[in-house]
Amino acid sequence: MEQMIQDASPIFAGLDDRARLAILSAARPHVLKARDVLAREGEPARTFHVVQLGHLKLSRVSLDGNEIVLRFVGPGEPFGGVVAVGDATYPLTATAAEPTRTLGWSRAVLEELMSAHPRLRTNIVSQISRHLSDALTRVQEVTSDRVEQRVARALVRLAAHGGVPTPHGVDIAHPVTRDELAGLVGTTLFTVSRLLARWETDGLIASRRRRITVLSPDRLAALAESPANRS
Amino acid sequence: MEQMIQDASPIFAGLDDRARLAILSAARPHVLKARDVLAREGEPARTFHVVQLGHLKLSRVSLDGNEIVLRFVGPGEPFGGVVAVGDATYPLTATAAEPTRTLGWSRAVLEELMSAHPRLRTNIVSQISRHLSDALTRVQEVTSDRVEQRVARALVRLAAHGGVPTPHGVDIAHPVTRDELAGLVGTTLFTVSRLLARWETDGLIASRRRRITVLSPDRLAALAESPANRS
DNA sequence: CGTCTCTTTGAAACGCGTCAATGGCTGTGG
DNA sequence: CCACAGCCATTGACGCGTTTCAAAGAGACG
Repeated sequence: MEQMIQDASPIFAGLDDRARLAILSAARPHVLKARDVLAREGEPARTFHVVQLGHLKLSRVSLDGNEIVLRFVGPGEPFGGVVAVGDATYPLTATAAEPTRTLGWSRAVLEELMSAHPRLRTNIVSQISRHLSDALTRVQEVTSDRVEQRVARALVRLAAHGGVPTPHGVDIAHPVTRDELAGLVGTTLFTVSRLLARWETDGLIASRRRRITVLSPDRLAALAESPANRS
Repeated sequence: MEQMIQDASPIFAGLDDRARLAILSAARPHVLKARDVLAREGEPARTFHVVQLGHLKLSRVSLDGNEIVLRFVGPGEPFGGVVAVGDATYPLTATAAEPTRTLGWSRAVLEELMSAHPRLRTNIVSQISRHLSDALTRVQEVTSDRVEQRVARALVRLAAHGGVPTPHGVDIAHPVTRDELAGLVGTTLFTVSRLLARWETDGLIASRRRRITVLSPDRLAALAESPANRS
């Protein structure tokens, strides 16, 4: 049953069951507690991972301690595609946002698997390319949108990407602090706190400590496109 | 002689002369006037290019007309690596910053060449991966550095990457407007103009219309690391 | 039950965008 | 060859969104 999760991974697109099985059986599982670091930016990239359970937070930390969050990686999603490229080091740091399990392939094993299943290489490279495009979009948004729009958009995306539907709205699947949300859009935790407070009184979202539920994705999406007419 | 330029291209790393010749002879030249558009963001990616002469400006334009510049591509450098990945569309727009010549390979031809010379594929993918890493750095810088630092860093990079040494300093190799510089670091042409004016009186740079010479890369680099102590 | 992490809220300062108006190159056409 | 028309650059004043700093409250975990 649990295997279903990995079968849905973009990494396995276009591969038949036999290939998937061969690839999966070559993996070594990794178990992480919340806040465990799976890989550190700049470190030699040795292992390619696919998340089985839980979430990884991908981030970069600058010298002055400022952390920017790039994205969260959930079940079925890969991390460490650079291993396939032959590049030497991870471009960012991966931390478990909650208790997390991954499947890992060493560089040598992965190389062998990619030779046997060329489509696997294609899929991984394709992911890298998509993330490049995403990063470009991020640069564009950070430089041309206001903080309010960016926070709204971040929430919409977090809800859409791995959100858990509930009777009232969509729960964001993993714990997120105000601070992380700030790092995700390039602002401070104070500004995020103020925005969320306002949106909560307006009924757009509900939030508990480290948990956020999006009640009205539509109205949030509207905010993401044009700043609020301050009421 | 001119072939030397392409021989130095990262695309040809690890390929012998025979392979290079085979690849080069399959190319079709493209000639662009200043401001000609080679490829548009979102357009189906059909052709992979290597610049022979001149410079391409890679940018994205948002709906409201705001342009962000990602980088400039000079002689020997590739554009359109996504063609190798099989992705459908260009992630950004390429415009000739000045009269420019490129060599182009169609998707089909490139696919064939990459099969014959696997190292070619590796090289292209490796470039994509490097650009991803660069883009992540950009995201980080835009969200945590001040405008002054970013402009200074942009100048240092433009000078280092394809700058032309002169008796007094380093000329930036291609025409850059204040507006483009603004798009490169995510600010307005006004702020850029003010900063350049100040740096010019301080003797850090010299500038003519659309041309900038970096006189003191060191002092600029210092500004990039910590904001100026306003004098 | 205490400690640590996460969150809230206020007040003040400031960087930078925005708007407006002017001035200087450049190359194109009469 | 000169003059006009664009394009590019400069400079000032103003306002606003955000950051910064400070202080205190609330939830979670051992």
